[in-house]
Amino acid sequence: MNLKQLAHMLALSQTTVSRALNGYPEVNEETRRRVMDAAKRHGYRPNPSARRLATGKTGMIGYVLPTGASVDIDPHFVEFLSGLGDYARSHELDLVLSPADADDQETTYRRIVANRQVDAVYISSPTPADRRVALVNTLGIPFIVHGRSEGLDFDYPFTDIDNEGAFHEAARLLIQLGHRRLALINGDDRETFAIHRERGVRRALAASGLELGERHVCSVAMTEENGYRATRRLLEDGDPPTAIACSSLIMALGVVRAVRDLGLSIPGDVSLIAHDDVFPWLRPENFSVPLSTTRSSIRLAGARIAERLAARISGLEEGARGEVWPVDLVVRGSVAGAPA
Amino acid sequence: MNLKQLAHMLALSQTTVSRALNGYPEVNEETRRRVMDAAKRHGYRPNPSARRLATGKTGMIGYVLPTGASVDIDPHFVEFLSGLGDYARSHELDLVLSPADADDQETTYRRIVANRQVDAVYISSPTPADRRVALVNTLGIPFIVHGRSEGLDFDYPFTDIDNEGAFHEAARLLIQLGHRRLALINGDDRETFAIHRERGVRRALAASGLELGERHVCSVAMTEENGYRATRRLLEDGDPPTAIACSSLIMALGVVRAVRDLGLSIPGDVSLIAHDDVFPWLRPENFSVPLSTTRSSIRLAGARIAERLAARISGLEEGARGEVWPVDLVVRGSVAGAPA
DNA sequence: CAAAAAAGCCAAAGCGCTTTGGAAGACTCT
DNA sequence: AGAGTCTTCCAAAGCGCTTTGGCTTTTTTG
Repeated sequence: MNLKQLAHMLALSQTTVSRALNGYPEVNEETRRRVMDAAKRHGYRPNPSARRLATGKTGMIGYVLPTGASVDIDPHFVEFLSGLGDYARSHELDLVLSPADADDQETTYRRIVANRQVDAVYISSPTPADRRVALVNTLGIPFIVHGRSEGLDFDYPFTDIDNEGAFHEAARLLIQLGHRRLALINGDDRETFAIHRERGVRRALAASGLELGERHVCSVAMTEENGYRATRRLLEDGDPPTAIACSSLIMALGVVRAVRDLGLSIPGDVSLIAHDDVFPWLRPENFSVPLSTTRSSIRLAGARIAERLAARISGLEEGARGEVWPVDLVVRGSVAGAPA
Repeated sequence: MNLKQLAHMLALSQTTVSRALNGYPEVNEETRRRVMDAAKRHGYRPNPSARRLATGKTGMIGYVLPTGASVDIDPHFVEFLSGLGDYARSHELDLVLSPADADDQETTYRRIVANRQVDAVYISSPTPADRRVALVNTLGIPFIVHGRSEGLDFDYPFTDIDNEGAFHEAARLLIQLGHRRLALINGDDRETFAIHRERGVRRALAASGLELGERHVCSVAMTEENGYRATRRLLEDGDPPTAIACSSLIMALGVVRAVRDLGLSIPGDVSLIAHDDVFPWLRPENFSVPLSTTRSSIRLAGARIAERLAARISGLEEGARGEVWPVDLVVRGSVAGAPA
């Protein structure tokens, strides 16, 4: 059932039927009702390919997925996706993932924009002066950045959490508890979020005349194993920290294992605070010692970004507003006063 | 730069240019070369929307993503995606995720097929007599099932791993080590994979005249917390098992925590084997006691399914061949002889 | 060497929608 | 009543590609 048939059946022109269906004003309300009714009754759905060709609108949002044998997609991604999908569903938006060589995403961005394959894109895990953001900005497709870049010479719309504030608070708490030697087990410090977190910790330390020792900060891919290794290195060192801030729950698993392997305890020998993106399958309160966390649902962020993308597509949102969400600090059993 | 312009520039008809580009035989080889060359030089890329409208081919594969506030997308999904993306990239295939109400996926399947939004779809986590498989089969769109359904009255193409064989082997090993009371902490037993795993364990037990006690099998969502709870329940029971088979590494984290909380040890008091889908961020050899696993890379499965989908789209693969991959049993420190 | 076959190309008709530029009729004013 | 203004609808022109059917020109064949 296509427009032509429907129009013929109603003894109307395609123009009128199309307009009635798309809510244009120049059509009699009763006619519109008739059309709507017939469309529903016959299950008419406009062919998206045709509509795309005519309008350029696709009803899809895009994401360039970096791939490659040595590239691991972050497990955070799936939670983010849950949120995004949740919103997208209610608006009949689909998401298209365009796999790209991790070292050459530019080609793919250019392709999806040139081909008008999607109405908008989002960018995640931005780095300082992120080239993708610059590219997408000049290409002129609506977009939202999940996270922030820094050092770009233009503004852009983003939704981020207050990573600096979160880790500042976490560090401040530890300092108040008497800790003097903090360590930070961070994610890849080429990404802005990690830079912000380190900044937060440093700022809290500086406020008390303390520093983050050079060997007390490390930046690695967020796996259990890396958490373990980093912790061993920190604690077997000459000047071990009494408190650790950690950028992910998954790494925290490794931290806990390392502490135990060394015959130490949490929080007796070392306090621990980790960032929690709120995975349904791994919860900080269920660690052997319930974990204190800085908490922010990445799923909610996904939904919010879908919402903003939809708004930009339909022209409801414009400009370059960045929004920064506060992060909860949730204190549980894994922090205590510094050992004597 | 569109076809018309390119044709005009070459003083050829659109027909000829189109045919030259798409490899049709009725065009002189030298002409073809000229066209190809000019196309490349001017960066001509056919507009996909137009091509879609004319041919019905989209260059995309589809996946219906169940969403909803209470629906968690499996973290396995992201690993699968890595593999899929890896292959798709090299073939300029995009993946479109269509979010759907988890309780009504049928509407979405019908929509993407009726609208010809994708060239093929894949289905994951099938259940026995899976309605999605039946639906997609009658709708007549090319598809591959990741996993298997059972009890359908037609054949269909799938790629699955030998879940029954894997858990049969695992259980057999435990039995050989003298264990008599095995327990199975399984995934949701509405899904075929879980059913197959249970079947494998039961078959191994039966071969030695043993049984899987009713209270020694549980089927839950694969979270850390559920692994913990199940283990506590099992071990605090009157008739505790001496060995546990577990359907996921994430649950195994909970198992390990529970065993420790009870003051017991692995493998001294209880042996443990878990299934490992090969996540880069959580590896069985890095558990406090290195974990024995049944191992199968879900990422490889993703790549394989992309490959088969591509083959079906281009007509290279037909029929309903199902393939079943063997699973490795990797023995590490978490298994030992049954306690006296 | 003429007839038949093959090769190489083209014009034009879709694919199914949106949108431009009117046109016909109904209403409002003076 | 005639001029102007809405309201409501339509015919037709795209959007950029593929593909059908046919027309030349060249090659093959008996």
